[in-house]
This record gives sequence, C-alpha cells and structure tokens, in this order.
Amino acid sequence: MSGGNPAISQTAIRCLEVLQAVSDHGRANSRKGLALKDVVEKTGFNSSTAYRYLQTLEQYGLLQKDASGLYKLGLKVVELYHAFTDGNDLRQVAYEHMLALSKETEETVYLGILDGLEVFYIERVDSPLPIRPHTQIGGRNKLYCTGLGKAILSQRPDLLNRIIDVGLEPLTANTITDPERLIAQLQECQVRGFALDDMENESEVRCVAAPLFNERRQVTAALSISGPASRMPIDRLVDDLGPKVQVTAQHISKMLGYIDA
Amino acid sequence: MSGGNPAISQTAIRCLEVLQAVSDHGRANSRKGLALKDVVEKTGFNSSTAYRYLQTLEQYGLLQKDASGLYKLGLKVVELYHAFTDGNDLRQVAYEHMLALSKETEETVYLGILDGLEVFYIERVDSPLPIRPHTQIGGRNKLYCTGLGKAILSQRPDLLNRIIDVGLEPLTANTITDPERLIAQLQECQVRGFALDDMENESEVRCVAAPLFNERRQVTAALSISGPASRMPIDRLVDDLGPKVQVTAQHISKMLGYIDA
DNA sequence: GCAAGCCGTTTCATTTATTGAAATACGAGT
DNA sequence: ACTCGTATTTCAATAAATGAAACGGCTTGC
Repeated sequence: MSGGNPAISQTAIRCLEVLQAVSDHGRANSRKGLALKDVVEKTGFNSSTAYRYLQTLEQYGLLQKDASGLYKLGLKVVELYHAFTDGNDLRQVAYEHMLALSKETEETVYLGILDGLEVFYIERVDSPLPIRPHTQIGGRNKLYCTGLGKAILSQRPDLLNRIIDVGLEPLTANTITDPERLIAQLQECQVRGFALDDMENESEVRCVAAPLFNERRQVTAALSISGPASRMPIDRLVDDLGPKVQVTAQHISKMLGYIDA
Repeated sequence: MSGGNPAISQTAIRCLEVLQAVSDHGRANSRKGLALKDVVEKTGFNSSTAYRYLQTLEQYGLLQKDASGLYKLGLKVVELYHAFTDGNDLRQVAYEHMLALSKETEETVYLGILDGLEVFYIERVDSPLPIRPHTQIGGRNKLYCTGLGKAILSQRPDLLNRIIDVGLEPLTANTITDPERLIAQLQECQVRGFALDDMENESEVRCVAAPLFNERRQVTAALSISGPASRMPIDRLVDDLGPKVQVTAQHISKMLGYIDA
C-alpha cells in the first residue's frame, strides 16, 4: 500500500472490516447471517483472504455460525460488552437512576456521551407504554439537533464553532439551521438547566435533556427523556419532565464526584 | 511459525490477544486501563508490535484512551453488542419475561445458553433486594453444578458422557462428583421439569432452572432464579420458584416457536 | 445418473506487510 | 539541566499474507 499510517496493522484492520460487515448486516437485515460470498462482495477481498478472516474471528468468538452455516456476531461480543460496562462508572451509576426516572414518568430515558462531534447512545430504559421512540443504543446522532446533544453543547462552547463550521444540516422541518438561533437556545438552556428538542432530529419526537458533570466539572454526557410528540406537549416538557431530568442528572453528577459550587 | 492452522491470520489473532488483555484487565482490576508497557508484559509482544495493535484497535473503536492515556474498551464494543442483541431472538424474547419473573419473585433471574461444555450467561435481571448473587454476564460456568447447566443437561443426554469423561471437579462441599448421582438427578429433573442447584457451584447460593426449547425442540438454553441460601430454602425452590421458572420457560419456548406435543 | 455450477476450502509460489532492534522523542521527577 | 522510564518512529530482514488456481462437496437441472 501507499500512504496509510504505518502505525496501523493493515491485516488487522481488514479483519475488523469483515467483522463490521457482519455486524452491519445484522442490524439492517436482521435474522440470518452472512455467507463467505456475501463478505467477499461487501468487502471486495479475495475469497481466500476473507475466508481466513472469518475463521480467525470465529476462532476468537467474535463471530459464530448460525444454524444454516452463516456468520453472525458471537458470544465474545457479550463478554466484551460486560467487561466494558464493569469498567464504566458513568453507565453503572446512571442506570439505576434511569430506571427510576423512567418508572416515574413512564417515558423512555436515554444516556448519551460525547464522541467526537456526535452523541453516542450508551444506554436506554424503555417506556412501558406501547408507543415509544426507537433510537438504537450503540448509534450516533448530531449534537445540534438532539436534546442530549444540545445539553452537552450548552456546556461546551469549545465545540460550538466546529459544529457550525461543519454546517447545520436540517434533518426535519424543525431543525435549527441558523447559527444565531442555535447559540441563543444554548444560552437559554444554560440558564434553565435543560435542553429541549422539539422534533428537530426526528419528526414526531420531542425530548428534554440535562448535562452530566464529572468530578472535574466537565460535561461529556447527558441524560434525556424522549417520547412521541402526542404525549409530549411543550409545557409538559418544560414544567414537568425538564425539572425531573435535571434533578436526576444532578444526582448522577454528584455520584460521579461532582461538587456543586 | 510452525504448526498453526494456516487458515487463521496470525496477525489478526495477535491483535485480538491485545484486545483480550485489555478486556481481562478491566474485569479484574476495574478502574484504570492498561498502558503499552502493561500490554507488552502481558502478551510478550515486542513493544513496536503491541503499539501498532493498540493503535489499530483504537482507530477501529474497540479501544479508547482514558483520561490518563491508558487503554480501555471503546464504544465499538457497545455498538457490536447491540447489533448482537438485535439479531438474537432468544435474548429479545426472553428479556421481558425475565423482567416479569424477577419482579414477581424479587429474585435474580438468569438466561444462559449452551456453549461447548459450559453455560454462557447471556442476560440477567437483578433482584431488587440488597443481597443477591453476582455472577457475571459474559461469563461461563460448568454444566454439572449449576441450575442452568443441569436444566440443559437433563435434555441433552448426548453431552453427558463427555462431561463425565472430562471429570466432575468439586467447586464446593456440595458439588456432585459421583456420575451415578448426577445421572439420577438429571432424570429426576427431566420428570419434574426443573433443576435444582443446592450450593453446588457456589456456597451460599441456591438456584432453580428450567430448559428452553426452540422450534426444533432442541435445548440450548435455560432460565434460572438464583439467590442467597438464606432466602432460598429448598421447599421454596421446589414448591414456589421451581414451578414459576418452569411456566415462564414454557412461555418463552412457545414464543420461540416450540410446539408442545 | 451424469454433468454443470456454485461455494467453501486448501495449496503454494510470489509479494507484501509485519517484525523488532535500535534510534528518537517525550515527560515526569530530581 | 539531567535522568530515567515510556511512548513513538525508523528501516532492513524476514515471516506472514496474499490470490490464482486447484480441489472437493453439494445441489440443480437435464
């Protein structure tokens, strides 16, 4: 190869591309796994090579063959996930508070963390009600048009310019695309203590979110309550749910070692 | 290298060994991550090599650096886990039943699947009570001395000889090490429909478990209720909890497409 | 019942990326 | 400023990855 970073293993990365292909497939088409030929198609690798990678991943347990001999994600994934959560204070302490908050409000509660210029959804507690949002854990969304994102952004002026430079792409009719308006709203959110998302990321979904502070008073995560617009009139968000997320977020922040000024 | 399977990528496997080292460390010592030198120590790789692997895993998102620059598991792990659960009917279907069962009994409910000659713990719903078992999700246990294992084994005579050949190592004073007794108990379990674990895997923990049947009438998974011996006298297990796990297991089996004879 | 075709698997000479010793850069502690 | 312990980069030697081709098994069609 030519330019690539020399401190990266080509072979290992290609192998992980195979893993990704299988993972992506699971998400999209669910049900059945991928055959060797599918992996060859998706990745463009030579079939011997793809074969070897599949064998390797299977041996390690990241992949396994399903009943029909197709490859799908393996048990090692579960093992790694639980090792991850064991070492992840934030998720640990937040989870029980999220359960309580969801129970109290009967709505879906999300925990998101800052990852680059996006929010990464790290945990969710579902609403008991039949109609509820379906954002994927393990997925990502923009900072400027989600409750979680704006809650984080309101405390992280350092990110604001980068976000605006990249551009505010509208995702729904309500997405804020005017930088001035975004800035104004973030200031409002800073004062009030929680952020609103009025169908800016997905139509029919509204959301309130509050930032989480760690022991160094930094914000890299937020908590939100989210639900169908029909159950979420703006005044319920502002008067009822907003204060509730905020209080819960404060509790969690305290557990994380944040000391109120 | 000399003998190794030629259909396995050495490089990729070595890279995954580094991932494992970081993962293992997280479990054992929690808190902080691993430095390059630690990885070098643990794996014995040359530092340039280990460095390249760490870079590779970090770039892919399986690892990330924590605040102090040490490596820990990254967000890709969460992404993969949720792709895994999306494509995993069993866990999906079982989970809500597990929630209900845990709520009703106020005890911890486990879901385990057969993996080789062990049970792999795939999901858990914790008891609300303060004293509760702590078996790790993503971990493994023996078939012959756990409720889950015996529930599976009672329906899988094909595995029995292999288990006995390997040997019944005692893990507690109560572990059954006599093959005859084990066989007798499995038959009893087959008749009654659920298996008991009377502190055979861990002292102070008792458990009842029932097998889960899939659409092809095979058993590769089981459901259990488990708790401290103090709250779990044998007659509660037999008269109350046992029938409850069994009924729940039957519901789940039905959802999985199992048709009762 | 035979042939053709498709896919997974193995082989092996060629090519390429990996390797590791050593040089270098960095940073904390003194 | 110097030292020590790490992290990072360099580069020639080398071991491992690659891919074309051959093989084998299984299904499909005639």
